[in-house]
Amino acid sequence: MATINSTNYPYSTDFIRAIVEEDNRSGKHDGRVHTRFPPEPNGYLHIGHAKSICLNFGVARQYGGLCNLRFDDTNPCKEEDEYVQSIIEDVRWLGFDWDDRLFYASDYFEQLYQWAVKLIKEGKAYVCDLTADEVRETRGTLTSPGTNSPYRDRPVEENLDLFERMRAGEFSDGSRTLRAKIDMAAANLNLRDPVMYRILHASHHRTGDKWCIYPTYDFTHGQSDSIERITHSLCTLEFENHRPLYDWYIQALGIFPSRQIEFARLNLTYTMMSKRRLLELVKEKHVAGWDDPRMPTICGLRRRGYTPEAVREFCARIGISKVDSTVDVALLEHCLREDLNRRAPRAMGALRPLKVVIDNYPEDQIEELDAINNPEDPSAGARKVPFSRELWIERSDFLEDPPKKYFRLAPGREVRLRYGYFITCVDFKTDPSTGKPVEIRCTYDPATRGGNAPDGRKVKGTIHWVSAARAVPVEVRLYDHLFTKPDPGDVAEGEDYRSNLNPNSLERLTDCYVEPSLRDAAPGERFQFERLGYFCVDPDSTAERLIFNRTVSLVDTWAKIQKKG
RNA sequence: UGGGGAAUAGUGUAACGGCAGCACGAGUGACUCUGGAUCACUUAGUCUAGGUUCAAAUCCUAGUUCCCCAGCCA
Repeated sequence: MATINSTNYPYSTDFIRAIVEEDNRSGKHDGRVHTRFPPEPNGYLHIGHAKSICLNFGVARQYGGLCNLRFDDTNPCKEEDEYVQSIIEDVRWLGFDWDDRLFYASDYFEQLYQWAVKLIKEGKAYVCDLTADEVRETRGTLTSPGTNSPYRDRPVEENLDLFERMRAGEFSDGSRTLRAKIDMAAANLNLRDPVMYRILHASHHRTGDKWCIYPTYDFTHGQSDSIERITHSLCTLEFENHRPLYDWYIQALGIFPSRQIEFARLNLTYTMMSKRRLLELVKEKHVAGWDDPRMPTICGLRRRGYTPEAVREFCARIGISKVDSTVDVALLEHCLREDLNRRAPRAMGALRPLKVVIDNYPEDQIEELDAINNPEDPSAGARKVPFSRELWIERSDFLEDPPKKYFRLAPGREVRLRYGYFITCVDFKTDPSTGKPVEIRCTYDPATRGGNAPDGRKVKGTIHWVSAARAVPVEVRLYDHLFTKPDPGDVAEGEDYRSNLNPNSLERLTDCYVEPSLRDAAPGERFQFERLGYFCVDPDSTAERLIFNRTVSLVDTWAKIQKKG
């Protein structure tokens, strides 16, 4: 049952691929596989959409089929071209392509209108003068049937005339609708004479003011799939109840039947995924924007430093099923580290710098030492890093009174400076007001140049460093989960997800130093800062001042040891 | 109290009447010029109760729990 997915790892086939394979075997569509990704352009794409994108484009690719990009733009009040553009950019960034098959449901408005007329003529649709409130009242409840609209049995000619005049703009918003004549007593509420058209005197992002009546999503989606001859229409679980309605329209119209298959949407721990709430986070300025690196949006992940490969690998690993589930965000981070470990060049930087002076190193000397760019990738080559008498190291790499198992610098201790020398701490100065160390005095062993001792002696610790003489001052932004709880919606009575916002999700460090090889790094470039994590250059950077986002930290075994006490 | 779905280690996902497996997480150890990476080992599961069968996660019956649906949103 193993198949090869887009990233060439074997995974077992999910239930949707099993259906596609069965259809191919039986010759249902002569082996043709055609899917589509159908976003509404009313917001930015997030990691949940990535799951759907990878599924739809992935299935098509895997079985030699096609996948369309189609905007389901049936609600002019919420949709904007800005969203269209961002969605196009994000799907491309994820690595998928739709050739010339970029469609819009609004392309089908005229056809949809003609189909509505056809249903009216066949007595299967009617113009209803009930208000929205009245429709609600007559719909019944979950347990009791609805009642027929008094306009249900309007003569065909009258319906035709009224519908035409709806289109012509003779009536005000909400004054009438076109409804399908199905069954007001149906147990499935979607079948209780659902609205097909509503009057909306609103400009549409593509059709402008051409229309003042708009088809509902339910009267559009299935037919759009049909027009595009989609074989497998993949969507999320909440549309399962709508499938009978789509099938009703398809059958009444006698058009190509796409098969809809529903799967569970993605939930992630410590993450909010609903578009509405993401919009709130942006509007209420809990984050800096849709592309804030803490957002689960595709543009947020991109700015954070995620790679499309990591996102695709994640989507391949979580699988597809119908079970409501919440994936551990640690899996996403694992996929990220796995990818970045392979490809990110290494560099050194001190985020919380502490001065080290090497007493026996010549005052004005600067040496160029050899450093490997990526131990996982020999083709990445090597670089020179300058070494001098004064250095910056990480504040956490020195402890005046080290606990057991602490391998780093401490009074009298010898450690290795990565690719540099062995140094021994001989003294340190503290800030009299805080008692914290501000300067470490060391001696170095000239024989250990490059990091090896000719006498074969070992040191337990290796720490990173930057030459103070050549350091580039930069800003670094550290990120943590946006929410403090695995389930952000887990709140006390009267509170909402906002009370679970993590006040420490962003930490800005403005006095960091990195090695000079990073001076000309471009926005979007990714690096591993040794022993610290993966970082990428933020687009807010200027020629004078680089800003790095921490994409994800390295696995920190020492932190775990400390935590256990 | 209606209809539609779903229940497998902490999490996600396989097994489609024939040895419950994989991944993440967690833990232990090895190795290491990143306390990174890598490697080895360990941990831990079929919602419940009956039934059919040589054999049940899988089939049957009854129950339990969870999710979705009462927009002129998608």
